[in-house]
Amino acid sequence: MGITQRRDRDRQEMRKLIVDTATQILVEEGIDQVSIRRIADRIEYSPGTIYLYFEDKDDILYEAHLEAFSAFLDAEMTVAAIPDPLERLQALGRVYVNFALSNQRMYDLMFLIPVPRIQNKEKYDWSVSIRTYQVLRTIVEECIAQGRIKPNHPDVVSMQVWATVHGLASLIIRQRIPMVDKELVSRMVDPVLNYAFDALKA
Amino acid sequence: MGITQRRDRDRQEMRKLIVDTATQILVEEGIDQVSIRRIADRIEYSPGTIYLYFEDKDDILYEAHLEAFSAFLDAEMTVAAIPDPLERLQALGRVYVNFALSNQRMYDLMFLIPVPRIQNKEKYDWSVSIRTYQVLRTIVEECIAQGRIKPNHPDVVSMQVWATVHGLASLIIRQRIPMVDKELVSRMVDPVLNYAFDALKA
DNA sequence: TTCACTAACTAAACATCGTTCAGGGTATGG
DNA sequence: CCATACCCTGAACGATGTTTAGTTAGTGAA
Repeated sequence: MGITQRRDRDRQEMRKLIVDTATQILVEEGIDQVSIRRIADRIEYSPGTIYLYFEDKDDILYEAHLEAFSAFLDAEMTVAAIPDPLERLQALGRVYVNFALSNQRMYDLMFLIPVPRIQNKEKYDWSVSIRTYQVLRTIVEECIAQGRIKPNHPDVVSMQVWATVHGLASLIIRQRIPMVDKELVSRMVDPVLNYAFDALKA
Repeated sequence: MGITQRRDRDRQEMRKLIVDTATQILVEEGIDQVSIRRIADRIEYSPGTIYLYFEDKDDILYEAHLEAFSAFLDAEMTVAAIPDPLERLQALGRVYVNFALSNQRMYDLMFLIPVPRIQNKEKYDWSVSIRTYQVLRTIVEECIAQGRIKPNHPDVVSMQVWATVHGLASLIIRQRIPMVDKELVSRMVDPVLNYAFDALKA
């Protein structure tokens, strides 16, 4: 009976190999360079083989996007040790933008393209995105409870903070900020975040 | 000599027909349904013909994205009549999010996908994007001059406002807001904008 | 009118993509 | 030793963007 278990293990390893290879190509060359055939080439299997392990390409990207969220969750956790909630909130904002700008291709997969399998309400697992949002929301709640920021429904405040950091990161990644050169744009990040968080203070 | 002029006119009309058809397919069925062959089908020409009028597909999308910016500029202008600069700023924010959510496929082309031809620094014309940004920046300057909002470099404030509205719109369009159903999400828009603008007040 | 020239257009082809499928191995278990 | 799973491949299908050889039609001069 060890055999079916080994088969299961082999199967999981193969799935991981495929997802990791897809992620590798994604990070190195961008999302539109990720193709079934290129993944197959790298792992030295035929394209058809991949379909023995995944329904379709979307399925692979979905798995990759879950891993990306997991890595992002780790990044979020680095602020947990900061005692002051307002400082923690600001740190989270910086960590967010920093993650997005340091892992632009990953952030692309997570937030900029239509997320894989999102149409499939049955199959899409919201738990990771909920967990990342909860990190933010919990800090916001603490800030409100301690009267450190202007009070409002915690979801409203959380959305406002999230919109700001996501908006900033995505405008930069998509190069939608006019005139100023890249150097100048990245020098704007800190002042904008400072201004945004200052405004929230009670 | 009227002939070369007629040829020029015909050429421009054909270009417009192609761009309009592309835009039509984009709005009706989304950006990944826009293909050279489908445009050719609709206007009843062969695919090859399109290449007599445009370098490549990117060129067509680039032209369509310029038109989208022009429409967006018109929407922005509707707030010009509001006398109070702070009210005007808030109205602009609402117009922005409203435009994005009412024209999601257009907004996709303008801000969510990698903008066509953006790599080609030579060929990319920044003037429309600069103009749209200037509308925001001018209002922000006036607000600062009148001491209506917390003072800072006008570009910093403008970026913060822009990031908020763009972030909010793009998170909604990309369905990245967890748990809450669509109905609930759209009910969050106004409170979030109100909270964000309240925070800016001096 | 006739001839050459130019511009507009098409059909077919190429490479690439996601995906499917018939067939060939290979290990497993009786 | 054989049958039954399973793993894998190569070729194929339809779709994509793009290029090109070749046809058609309008223009301007002889």
